[in-house]
Amino acid sequence: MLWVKIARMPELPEVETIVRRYRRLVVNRRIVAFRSRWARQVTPSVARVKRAIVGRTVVKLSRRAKYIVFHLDQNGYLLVHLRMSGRLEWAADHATEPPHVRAYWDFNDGNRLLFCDSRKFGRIVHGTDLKDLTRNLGPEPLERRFTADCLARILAGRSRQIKPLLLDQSIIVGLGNIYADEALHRAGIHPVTRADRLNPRQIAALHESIRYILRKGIRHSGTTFDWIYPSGGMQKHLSVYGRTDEPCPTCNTPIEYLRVAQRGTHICPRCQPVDGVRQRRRKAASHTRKKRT
DNA sequence: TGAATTGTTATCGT
DNA sequence: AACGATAACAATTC
Repeated sequence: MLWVKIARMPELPEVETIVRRYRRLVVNRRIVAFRSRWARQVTPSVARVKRAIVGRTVVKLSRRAKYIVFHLDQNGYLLVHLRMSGRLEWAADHATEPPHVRAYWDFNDGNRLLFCDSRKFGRIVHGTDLKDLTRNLGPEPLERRFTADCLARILAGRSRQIKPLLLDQSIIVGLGNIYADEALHRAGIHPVTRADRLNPRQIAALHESIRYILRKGIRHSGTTFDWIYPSGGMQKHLSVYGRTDEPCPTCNTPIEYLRVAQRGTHICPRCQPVDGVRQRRRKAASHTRKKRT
């Protein structure tokens, strides 16, 4: 089902939702045990992470890009990246376990935080220097200081297609395939447009769209990522993602599916023309098109 | 069976 | 050198 498909790709709004949900559960709790059943996902090593975090208290839970960041009272930070299929679960009862548990943390209040990940793409990383751990990450699009001018500077002199640029976490963080498609649709920009060919009006629209769509995602608790606990509602508000052949909410033109830089991509061909110029006189254009075919 | 998914890394070309 | 494009890769599901 589409619903389940959508459920598997936490981007910024989903990670933010998770952080907000788990903050009150783990902050001020002491980690009394850590166990990994998939050593390859733990950096620098299971033994070293165990040594660094067991006995430590979580003093803060935050988000950086798509990472969940555990701030420890000593020994730095623990970062969890869910990648595609990762999930966190919270259990007081350790007898019944959800599927695909790859790692877990036991806290001093008797509760257990479980990291479930059917595809084993997720990562658990410990380090003492948060700056260093996140050195390859670009700016946070929802921070106040991320202005349209910042976006303009990022795009200036870049000849890459705008969509893969938006997905590049070293350029700007938080966007994945869903929200990149949605932001570009809202901004009326075709995903293959060269970044340095966007005019100031388009850059302003893209800046507004990125922030609008990410905030909307957070407001709806993300696009549903957990079909057992269906909290997220953003999937009901998507304009193009996963809606191939369905009518564009803006102009009713069928949504098209194409491949951009190896990624499945959804666009409205009328709202997002390749040349960047929106067509006017919608009815007339529609009439002409029908006549031609 | 192959396509799809994310983000990092390597590699090659300009 | 810096940038960009591309592919491989991790693993699994349908």
